[in-house]
Amino acid sequence: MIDLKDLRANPDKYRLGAKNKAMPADIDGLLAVDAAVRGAQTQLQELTAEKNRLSKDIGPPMGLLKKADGAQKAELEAKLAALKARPLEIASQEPELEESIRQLEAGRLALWLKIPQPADAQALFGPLPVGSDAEGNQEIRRVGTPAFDPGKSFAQNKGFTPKTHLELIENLGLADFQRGVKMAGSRSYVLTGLGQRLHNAVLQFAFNRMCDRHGFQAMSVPVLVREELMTGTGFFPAGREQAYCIEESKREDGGRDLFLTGTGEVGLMGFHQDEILEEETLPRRYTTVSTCFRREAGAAGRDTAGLYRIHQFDKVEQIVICRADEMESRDWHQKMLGFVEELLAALELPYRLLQCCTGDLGVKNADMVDVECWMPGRGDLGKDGRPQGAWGETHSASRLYDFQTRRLNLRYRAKLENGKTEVRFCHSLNNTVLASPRILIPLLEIHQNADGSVTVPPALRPYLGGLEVIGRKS
RNA sequence: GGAGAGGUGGCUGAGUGGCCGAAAGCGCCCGUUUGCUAAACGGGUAUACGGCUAAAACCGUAUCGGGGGUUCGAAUCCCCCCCUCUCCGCCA
Repeated sequence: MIDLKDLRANPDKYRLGAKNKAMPADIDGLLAVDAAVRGAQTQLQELTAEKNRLSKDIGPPMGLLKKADGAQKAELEAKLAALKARPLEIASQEPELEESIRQLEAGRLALWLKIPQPADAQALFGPLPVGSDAEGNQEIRRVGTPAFDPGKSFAQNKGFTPKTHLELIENLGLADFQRGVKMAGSRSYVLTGLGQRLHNAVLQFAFNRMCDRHGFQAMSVPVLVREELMTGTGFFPAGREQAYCIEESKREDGGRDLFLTGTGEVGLMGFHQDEILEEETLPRRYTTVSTCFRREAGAAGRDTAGLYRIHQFDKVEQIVICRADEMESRDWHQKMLGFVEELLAALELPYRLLQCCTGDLGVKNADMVDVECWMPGRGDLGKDGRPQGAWGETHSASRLYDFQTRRLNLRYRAKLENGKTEVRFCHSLNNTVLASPRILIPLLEIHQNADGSVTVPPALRPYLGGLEVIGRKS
């Protein structure tokens, strides 16, 4: 949610911001409704103030009336009636004004929630490119591993033609798609045997790393949450179509609808909703591993095979809540991305960094950097009828200023230089640490061997009972 | 599921119709004094929105779990909802 005061002062900033993000935003409509809301509020407040003022004079004669009798009583009653006349008149006018304010405010909120956070001009890696969609994203750098140079083909790197993760999974018995679909419909799967163990291993590895090396607090989160939290974290209203809804309100005993979260970010950020944190307790660094649910609406037909685009997966997520300091916030963005780069190096996966353009940022981000891993079994088919390999998104690091905390009403008490304190909205950031099973795609494809086996990166072996190779009898 | 109790400021806790945005204590901040790793004393210490401002000060409105009602006026009376706790039952 953007700052309305700032919108009033700098409407053009938000007009341009929405235009660059290619999002509809009715700035003029919002400003008009906002002016109407404030006008009506002022009118009501002035009336109420008058009523309150006059009401103070009624108390004393009311006290006298209780003791009075006869002519004195009649006199007091007449006096009180006169005193009450104007307050009564005002009280009769208030409900109508209140109702119109309610309606105006509802209209204002609906428009308000749709105004996107303008993208920063200066992003993590230089100027933030303006573009309408992911096509406009800019590659920052490619990072290989000692064993794999992403500048060369898989065959050049390893001397044989790679299998796709689907082929590897089938040969090695790591997942069962047919039965997954039987039970839960398209885009469903069951990890089996070492597939599930590898999945658990890589999640645990990533989670432990965030806690042990980077000082993040381990958390569990609810994945079934109320609508306010989906709105508060910025996923609604725009992303409503992407979330599964549990329609408890439709039951006979009429509960409240709940939504399955698409990321642990929702629960981690919601933890401090409506709180005022003490400045010395910041930054808050939280990590969780949670199951994520996504409808993938609008993705019909895309990435239908394999583990790439699925309705349910698990993700280790990191979030940071820090002071409202742009430099500190930018610094965390860099650090959080660094944690991922270290992790991918440990997993020996080649990746590249993408500076996302305005059109790819989503409603809440001021800056976003994606990480893509090289997936040899992905992409267009070559002359030999085999996939040529492609980059596939595995991580996304976002910086949000106070857009999210404003909606969550998440603030902190800032100590000012003059000794006073001021309550401010925190800044928030989030980044994937690791999402699986998607990460299994590059993990299997990159580390596959010519004989169809897959070497387990040494970092993961402790989580697999020391297993070094999947699919080769030792 | 049954029975009962309760939700007041950062915390504890008073307050049953106007003098209550709210006593008192604790905590925190500032100052004074005595001095030594602290005590005493004095003062200050919620949030949001709106108005007026260059910005403050200031003024107004709202907020005592949430919503509605009664009233000229509600922390206080009435109704509905939410949440917490205790005991019993049931179950992981």
